[in-house]
Amino acid sequence: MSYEFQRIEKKWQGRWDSEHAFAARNASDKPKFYGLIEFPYPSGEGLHVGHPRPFTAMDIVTRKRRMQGYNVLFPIGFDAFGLPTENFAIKNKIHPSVVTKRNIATFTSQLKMLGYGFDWDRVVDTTDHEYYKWTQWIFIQMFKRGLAYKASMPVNWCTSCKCVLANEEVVNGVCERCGSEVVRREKSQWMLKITEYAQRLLDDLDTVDYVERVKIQQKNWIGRSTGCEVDFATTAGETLRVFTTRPDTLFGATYMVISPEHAILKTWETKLTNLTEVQAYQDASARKSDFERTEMAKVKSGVRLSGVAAINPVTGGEIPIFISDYVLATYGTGAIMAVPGHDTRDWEFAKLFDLPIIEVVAGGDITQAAYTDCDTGVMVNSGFLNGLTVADAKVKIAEWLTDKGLGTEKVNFKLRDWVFSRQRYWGEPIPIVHCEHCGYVALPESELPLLLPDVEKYETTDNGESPLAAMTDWINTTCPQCGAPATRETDTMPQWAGSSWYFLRYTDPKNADALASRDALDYWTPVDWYNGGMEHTTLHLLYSRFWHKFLYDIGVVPTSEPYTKRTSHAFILGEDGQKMSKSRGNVINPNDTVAEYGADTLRLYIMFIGDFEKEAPWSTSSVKGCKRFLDRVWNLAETRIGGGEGYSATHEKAVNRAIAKVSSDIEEMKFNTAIAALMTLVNEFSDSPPNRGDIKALLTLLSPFAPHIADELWEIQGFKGTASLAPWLDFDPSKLIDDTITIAVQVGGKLKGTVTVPSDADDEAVKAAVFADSKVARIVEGRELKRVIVVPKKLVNLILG
RNA sequence: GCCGGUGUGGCGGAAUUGGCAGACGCCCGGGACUUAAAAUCCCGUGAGGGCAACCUCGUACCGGUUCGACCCCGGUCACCGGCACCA
Repeated sequence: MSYEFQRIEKKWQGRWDSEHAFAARNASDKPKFYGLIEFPYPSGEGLHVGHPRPFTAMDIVTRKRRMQGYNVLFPIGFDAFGLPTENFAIKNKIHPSVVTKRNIATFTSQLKMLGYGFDWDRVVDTTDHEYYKWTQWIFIQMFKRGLAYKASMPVNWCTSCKCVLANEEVVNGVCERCGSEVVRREKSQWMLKITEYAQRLLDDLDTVDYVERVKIQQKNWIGRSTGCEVDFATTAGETLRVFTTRPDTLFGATYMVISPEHAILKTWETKLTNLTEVQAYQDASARKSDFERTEMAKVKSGVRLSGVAAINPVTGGEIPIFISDYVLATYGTGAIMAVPGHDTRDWEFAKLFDLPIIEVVAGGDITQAAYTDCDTGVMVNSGFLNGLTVADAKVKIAEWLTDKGLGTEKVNFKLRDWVFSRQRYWGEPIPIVHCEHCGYVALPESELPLLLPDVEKYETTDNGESPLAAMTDWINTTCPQCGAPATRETDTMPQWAGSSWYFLRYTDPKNADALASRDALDYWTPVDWYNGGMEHTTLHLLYSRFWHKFLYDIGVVPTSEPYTKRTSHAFILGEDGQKMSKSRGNVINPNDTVAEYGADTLRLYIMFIGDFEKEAPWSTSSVKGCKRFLDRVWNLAETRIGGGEGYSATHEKAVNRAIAKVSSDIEEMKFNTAIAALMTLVNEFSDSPPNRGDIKALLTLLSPFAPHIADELWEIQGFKGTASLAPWLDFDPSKLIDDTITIAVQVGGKLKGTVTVPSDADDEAVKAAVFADSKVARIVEGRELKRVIVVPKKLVNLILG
């Protein structure tokens, strides 16, 4: 019999809603648990089948915590600023806020349709001015402390979106959103000084419980390297400073390379005898997009500076200087000492320009390739470093450089400051005005929120200015400091702004005086468990850690890390094993699955599909298996079973085993095996009818996974309260032990059969049972028994001669 | 190139971390019920061989350690994700 999921699911969703069944309390005697999912971007397409995987996972975890007696905060909100909405608005001539409201309504009904135990009283919307008031407030605090600054710099410019992108938004040289070409363009931008937090963002990874691959990815992204800055004298008079992680190889530095953007080139204009050639190379580099620069990476190019040379500080020899775009202006000092013997790139370049290659660490064959993996090598051709190991040479040369005033030890990071301006309409206005006398001035906090004005057109202007730039009456204002005429900043913030602190707002979402009260923050933060996608590891996750540390530094939040624990899910693929996409036509709409099988089935299937951390293809026929399982549960409990609420003697062990398995599997996010354990239990119940207590246990364990059917059957059975809020179960370890156990019997490591012995049998008794077995007797007969290995409760291995 | 991960039946995936490989589910085959079908229930289902009890092989590939290896070690291949001239 198929159960009436439509009626049941609607009934319970209505009841949970009207009773605010899962609302969190800001004060409670219970221990708190704050479970968080990444709030969705409310796109026009509605909920994607990718959403329910992490949502259901955390719903299961938080439902279990609630049943375990925690005061649980499991909130939901919408990250609603952003390009797709704006593009839709432009195309359809509808205000983005209208589009956003509509999309949020769709998402809300879909999320409710799936039965999530969110606290619907705490919904946050990043485009609500009561919310973005505080996003702006945080920006002003950063500005006041010098962490937000304006800089003219080459930025990534999307030719289609007509918009500046953060480095993180450029993927393989194209725009992450639209796939169009990204070129480099000089522009004045608001920047956030995330680099000032680089070391702390790295160090504090040791204090949090993140899955290892997230930590590794963040570490790589931050990219700390230690080395020295070394000053090279030049024949022109100026010194040229380089950064190197291999100061030990200084004797092997046979030339230098500076980036085409290096400032010293301007100084040397009169001294260069091949200035036109140099400038031609500079121009060519400037015109290249990042994509072209990386595409051409395989082939080195460059120009030797004529008329100027550098002096190697240890050898005293003159070495040539080149410009080449394989040296980046934005890392280190924008200049390097080239050691072709021990650096692959330098080796290639030296071969191309026929430059000397000197071996300074013995062990490789530098005529064939650069010898880079040489930590164990010994220094040669290196004067006072000869005979030292690489490690010792690094120490000695650093001392020598410091002593001579030629260099210092230095740490560099790959992490760059965060480009925080977008030339777009649908984002938080940056609350800054520009005054001719005072420069950039922050709005007084009393003037927040700075509302996004209504404009006629949402398109970026042709010269790449925000649509706000056309609003002269909005732009023109007075300086809050001196009262002189001033103009507003017309750029808006990137989408990452609102999502960098939303989890704080959930603790106190309606507070008008602060982003959240200190009491609420003290009580709820840090987030105990945050699950999200790997794709946010180097963007959202790092940004929000940065903002949180800043807020901690200015005394707003009580902890320096926002999230205690971070786990990550993988995507669900289409039935064809490919990534789901509209163009492939393999997208599964959760609405369809819910309509046909019900929300409980969808939840169950999505968790049963496979390892939570691995991608798994959708399978419509497997969905049916989960529906069948729920039908069988229904059939077991659709009429009230009489009797007491203890477990039956028949099922006592099975029930205890299921409690143990489901409890631990949820903690480890092994939802697939937890569900398998529930299926096994139901199979046993089908073989031999369960009593009232057995059913109660089943419904309790099922409740986090399939809450609607669990609550309905709970009510039919007349148990107290609801399954959703029933106490979680403990198991009795003594009930997990069987009276007899099956021991595997191996001969020479190969399985030959099994014997059954009492579970408390000692080794001798087990051996006796093995030798009493007729089959074993037959095999062993007439052969010498050399050794018997007994693994308690597992197996016996007989080694024959 | 560098960093991380994965490789197990026809399919999704299990395996208490060195101890009975394939739990659970899907698909498929057979049977019951039905006028029939669907649904449901029962049986079977890694491959090969044998009438049978049973035997042999089997966790990407090659080798090693071990009484015993999906698991540990060395090497190879394939796929996925991230970074990508970061000096």
